[in-house]
Order: sequence, then structure tokens, then C-alpha cells
Amino acid sequence: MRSCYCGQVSESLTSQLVILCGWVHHRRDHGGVIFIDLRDREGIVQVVFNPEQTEAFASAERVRNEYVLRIHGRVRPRPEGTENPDLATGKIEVVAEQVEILNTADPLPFQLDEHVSEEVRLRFRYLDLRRPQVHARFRLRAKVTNFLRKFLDEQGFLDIETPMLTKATPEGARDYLVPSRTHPGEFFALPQSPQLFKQLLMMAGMERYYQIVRCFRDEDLRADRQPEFTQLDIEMSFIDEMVLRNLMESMMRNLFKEILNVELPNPFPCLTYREAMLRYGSDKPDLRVPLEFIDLSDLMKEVEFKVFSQPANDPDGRVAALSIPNGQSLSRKQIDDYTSFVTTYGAKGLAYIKVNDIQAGRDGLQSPILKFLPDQVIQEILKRTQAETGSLLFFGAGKAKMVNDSLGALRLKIGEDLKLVQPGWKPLWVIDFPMFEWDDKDNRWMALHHPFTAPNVQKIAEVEATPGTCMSRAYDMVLNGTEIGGGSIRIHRSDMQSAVFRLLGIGEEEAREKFGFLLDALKYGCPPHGGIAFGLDRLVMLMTGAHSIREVIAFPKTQTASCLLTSAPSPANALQLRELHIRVKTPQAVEPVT
RNA sequence: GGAGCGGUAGUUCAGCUGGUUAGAAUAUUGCCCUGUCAAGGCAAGGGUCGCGGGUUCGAGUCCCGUCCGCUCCGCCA
Repeated sequence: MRSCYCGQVSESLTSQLVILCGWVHHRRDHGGVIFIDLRDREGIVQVVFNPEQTEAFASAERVRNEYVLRIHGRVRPRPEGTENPDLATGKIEVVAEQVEILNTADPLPFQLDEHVSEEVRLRFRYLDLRRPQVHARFRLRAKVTNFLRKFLDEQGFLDIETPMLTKATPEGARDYLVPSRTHPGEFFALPQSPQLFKQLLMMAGMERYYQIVRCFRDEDLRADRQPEFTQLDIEMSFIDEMVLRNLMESMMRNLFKEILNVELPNPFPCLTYREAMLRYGSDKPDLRVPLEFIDLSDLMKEVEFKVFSQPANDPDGRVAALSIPNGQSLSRKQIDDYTSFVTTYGAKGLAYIKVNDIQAGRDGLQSPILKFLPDQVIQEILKRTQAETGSLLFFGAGKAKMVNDSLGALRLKIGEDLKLVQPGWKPLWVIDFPMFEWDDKDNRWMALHHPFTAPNVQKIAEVEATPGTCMSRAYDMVLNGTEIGGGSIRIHRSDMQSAVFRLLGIGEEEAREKFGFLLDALKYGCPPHGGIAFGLDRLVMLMTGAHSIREVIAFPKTQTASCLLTSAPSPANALQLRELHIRVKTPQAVEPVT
């Protein structure tokens, strides 16, 4: 049907006959000569229609934007002075001899080269996807998955599929449920991840498994969270965390080298969870922002200023500062804006000190909290923060979680606002996560990672004695402030697994019911194993410079988890519901919860 | 569940402290035009101001509710 792609017509084809297929990108009708920019997957080429070619010219007059054409034409260099350096094919043009209109097109709801709202883009996603820039992201995504498959295959990993219709899990995210027709009143769950299946594959002796697999979580959406998303899921037997991390680093380094021609560091820097929280207030720090927390908790224990002294003396409290070089130039209004920004993270306010003149001591400082702090404390603050004339110090005080959340978010926002974000790629590992986190709401321990993560101690008694300080063998890979992967060495002994379930408040009976198959499998010769899962959408988002994973998912959902293209979800008809043994209570019919 | 921003022509937007017939650009349609490449010129058509209610002599504009989109908090082992 075609002899070559539009985007690949080059000078080497000069005076040859080509057959092109594609869409009318633009049409310029000069009355006596008509130009059509013909677009296909590989690019755009200019086709010229002269009146001498009567039939072709007549067709070209009828043609409109986005008509689908098949063109026979001859390649020739453009006349001198009419080359277009902005076009890859700009040195040549194709003189049309025959045109076939393969299809007409109604005027598009929007023009492909104009800015258009995401709402309209998603409703007409198939048109949005025609745009070359949008196209490019999916081409890159395909190259990424192809590279990953090749790499893992060469490393001896087996690509094995796991069920989409599976069992609901307690803990973790809300499940998407699928009613069973053959088992009235019972439901499958779509997998939040193939976690247990990949562990079972290790117990099955597969040793190295990977899968590029869709996962489902029925939670609220964000720019980097969709209800269905894709993981690169990996599991290995007879390894420890260093083997796995080294291999995964190597995979990432090779990926970035091959796809983006970028050299990632070797090895990746590695931070403990504790250090990451201390220095950045985040377990996924963006190392491109050259600002760090300065801890002041010890300094504030004795001050009379309760806002600082109280958290300083609270074991769960924290006082920390963020020093902004040249932050003095921030206006009162900007500081007010940052204050209301941190209140969304639970902060009561945002104390600050402007350093107008570092030489002038207290007189060189400007701050509403100055009067509450003794000279010696002020001197120590200035010393620790390495403040200079022009610096602005922000303070966070309160529960450690709140200080970390608010100051951590402020660090990123200021980094962006003041253009402090360094260009490039900053990957790192975060390790030594706590095994458990106390949940005040439910009054119980929660697994920070998931309940199958191995503690970094051998003895069950040790875990049970010190759940609050016990570390896990989990690791996260972070890139430019985004968590792109996480995993762990797993528990491979049933007694340890039972103990962890117990600590999490999962009783014997519930553990049997929900995870009986896992506990059984652990008894029949389970190898030590561990793995990791990467958020493929997030990874590709970063690699393409997109600001949302929706940009790298062909047909994404909106924030309320609906599809503007297909109008899913939609009501089921009565017959379907009857077969599934389901009766729907419409929202109006639901009795108010008392 | 909560906070913020937005919703006006097919599209992207403007529309001031409420006041004639709601504008621009672009797209569309017609005519003119032989070297453009976001072609150009002339002309025309195109509006449930998201939806519902309220205030007012009068509402795109003010108030209340609601729906939709986006960002964030909660949530996401």
C-alpha cells in the first residue's frame, strides 16, 4: 500500500516514485498550487499539487484537514530558498501524480497543534494520541518495556503470568471486587500486585521471575496514581538484598544509557530511612533540591518558647529548620503563602528569621519569634544553619511526622519556586525501614511495607520484644523525588510469618482463612527469596518529562476514576445483575448512616 | 471525607464595582490567490455563559446548592 513512511522520505530518494499513506496535517491552498503536509507515524512531508496534474489537483482541492490519503508522487529537492529547516524532510518535497482519498474526516473538535484542556483531550483521546509529542511518549514507553524484557530475559528471568481474578487481601489498599456468577454472594478481587503469586513461584522453584503486569487499587487518585497501573514485578530466590539491588541498579543504568543516553551514578547513593527523614523529612527525597533540614530539637529543650520547647521535649516531637540562601528577598505575601501551604500538612504556623546582616547579631535579624529566644540559642541556630546575610530560616515544630511532612513539602516547593532544582537524574536507595508503625486510630501495629517483608533479625522473640524499633529488609528505589520501586527480602519461614501476622493483629483463624495457602507453602521447602516491583508508569513519566502518569497511559481515568472516552463505569442491566446475584441500592435509597 | 483553582462559540480565552444586541483568536463555510510551511486577503455562520435555586427592576457577573475537570490533604500494606 505504501513504499515508505512520510517522515523517512529523504534526498536519497530524489527523482524516485514513492507511495505515501497518511493524514492531512495542514493544507495550504494558493489557488494555483496546493501544499499538503502529509503526516504518518514517522513524521511529516510536504506534498505539492500542480494544476497540470488535473485529477490530483482537483482531489487536493476537495481535501480537508485529517483526511486520509494515499499519494503516488515523485521526490525532488525543493526549489532554492524554499527549504524548511524546521522539518526533518524539509530539503525535499513530493510532487503528487495520483491521489486516493482513503477516508474523509469531519473537522476535529480541536486542532492537533493547539493547547487544549485535559478534559477534551481525554474525551477524544484517540485524536489527542495523534499528536506527534503524545505519540513520542508511547514510543519511548515501548522502548523501555522492550529493553526491560530483553535485559531480564538475558539474566535468566522467566516471564510468568499470574491471575487477574484472585482473592481479596486484608491490609493494604481497597480491592476492586468482581462478583462470581457461579458462587452466589462471593467475589474475586483484582490484584493489588502479584505479591503472593510471585512468592509462590519462588516456592515452585522458578528462581527468577518477572512480569510486566497490571495492578488495581481502589483508592483516591493523584497525578502519579491511577486505579489501574503497571508494575515491573521481579522476584529472585537464593539472594540477599545486595545481589538484588546491584542487579536492579545495573538494569536502571543500562536502561537510562540505552534510552536516554544518560549515565546514572555507580553505585546509587543509599540512605537509611532514619537519615532520609532527618535530612529531608521524606522517605523519597528529591536530591536535586540542595536544601536540607537542620535539626534543632536538642537546642530547644530549655527555651521558654513553648511552641519549640514542647516538641523538643516530646519523644515523638521535632524542631527543625530550613535555610534558604538569598531567601531574604521573599516578600511578606510569599511568606504568608508558604504559611498557608504548610497548614495543609497540619502545621499551626511557619516561624521564620530573616538574616539582614549576619555581622550585626540580634539587631541584624528580623523575626516575630526573636524575642522568645535567648542570644546563645540564636547564635547556635545561625551557626548550625550556616546562615549568611540574605538567608531566610523557616522553622517547623511539633509532632515529627507533621514537621517532616510540612517542611519536607516546603523544601520541594521552595526548591521549585526559587529555581533551585538542579537538572539531571538523582537516583538513590532508601533502606532500613522500620518493620512496623503504630497506628493510633486502630490501636495496633501496621506493616510499613507489607506483612511478608522479613525483619532484619533472625529470632522471632526479638521481633516480638521490640516491634517498635525492629528494622525490615525492605528497600525503595527513588528517582528525583519519586518512589519508582520498592521491595524486600521476604519471610521464608512459616513460624516467622505467623509471628508477624500475630503482631499485626491478624488472628490464627483469619491468617488461616486469608493466607492458609501461603503458610502451608512455606512449610514445603521455601527458598530464601526477595524481590522488587517498579512503577512502570512513574518511571516512564520521569523519563519523558511528563507531569502525570496519565500522559504515559493510553487511556487513563480521571480523578473520580471514570473514563471520559467510554463513559465507564456505567450501570449494569437487570439481567447481568440477576445472574450475578446482585441487587443495587441506588444512593438515594441507601438509608442514612446513624 | 476535606481544601484550593477552573467550567463563557468546535477549541483556547477576555468579559471591571450587576446595566444596550456577550467579544477576540483560532477552527468551520464561501470567494480570491502559483512557493507556502501556524500561508495570506475578503466575507459569513457559530452561544442552554456547566446545571438548579435565590437576591435584584435587571445576573455571565452576587449568594446557596449541585455536577464535571485539575492540584493537594486524608487514603494509597
